[in-house]
Amino acid sequence: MPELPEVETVCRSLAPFIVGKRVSECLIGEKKLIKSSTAEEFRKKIIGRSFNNVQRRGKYILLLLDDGETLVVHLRMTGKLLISLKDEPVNKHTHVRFSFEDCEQELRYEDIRKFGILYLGDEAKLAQLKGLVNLGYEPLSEEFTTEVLKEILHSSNKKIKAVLLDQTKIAGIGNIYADEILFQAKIHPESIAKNITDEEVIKALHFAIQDRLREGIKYGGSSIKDYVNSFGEAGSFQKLHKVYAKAGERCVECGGILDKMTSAGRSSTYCPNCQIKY
DNA sequence: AAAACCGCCTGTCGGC
DNA sequence: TGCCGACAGGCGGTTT
Repeated sequence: MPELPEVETVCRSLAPFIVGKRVSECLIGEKKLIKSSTAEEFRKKIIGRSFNNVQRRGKYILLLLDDGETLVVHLRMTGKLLISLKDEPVNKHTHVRFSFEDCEQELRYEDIRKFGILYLGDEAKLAQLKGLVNLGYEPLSEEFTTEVLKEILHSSNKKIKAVLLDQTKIAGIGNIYADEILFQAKIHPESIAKNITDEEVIKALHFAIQDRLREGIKYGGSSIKDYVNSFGEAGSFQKLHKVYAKAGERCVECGGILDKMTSAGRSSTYCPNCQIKY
């Protein structure tokens, strides 16, 4: 499900609730989701800790604790972090529950497909979480300049779609935003990254990356099937999608028919007329 | 080096 | 209505 804008929206909705709360109990129904230790060790470690801060890195949610350790959550495809009343009935996809001192609400981790992960540890422990430590540039940070993007493109023989999805180069872009970004930048998904050398095209791609991600955040993310923020509210950016899941429909720019192909192992929808192959 | 493929899971949708 | 395969916001591992 969630890409950078959705994860950012979850973090923003979660932070005002969770910061300052102290964990009084942690019930783990699906032990395999805990990747840093056994479920019982995880439970013992988290009870008594309180949350100091909420951060996002790529698609990872970082919940900073008062002892210097961090609870890392990755939602993968169908994970959700939900603030629920304690007496709200759980469902069969509720796998982890955190309750807090003096609080009638609890935090639940739900996940239909159970691909998500929860990981608890200090700095040294987090260094073992390869997906997290190997993340590339934050696309909305100051460090991610047009020059940086130019260098990323120049040094890659891969297709541009694969490069955008490569979390070790740029962190947080997934299949929806990759398609929307490439449409906005008028670049064909199978273009070879290093062939994109025109300064104006690189500039357009850099703008499209930041613009689509920022708009995604502005509209609370894209809710295709499962995605909701921690209050259970859907986003609305899916209404503004121009290509994702729209194969066979008309291009909003040229009126041609949008095409679909498998590229870099993922489905890609694009306009064969507007998007140029480099 | 890159890409294809598979596995991890469950649910949904379209075709027959 | 039911069965069956294809496919889905991710990602890590293996094979080609």
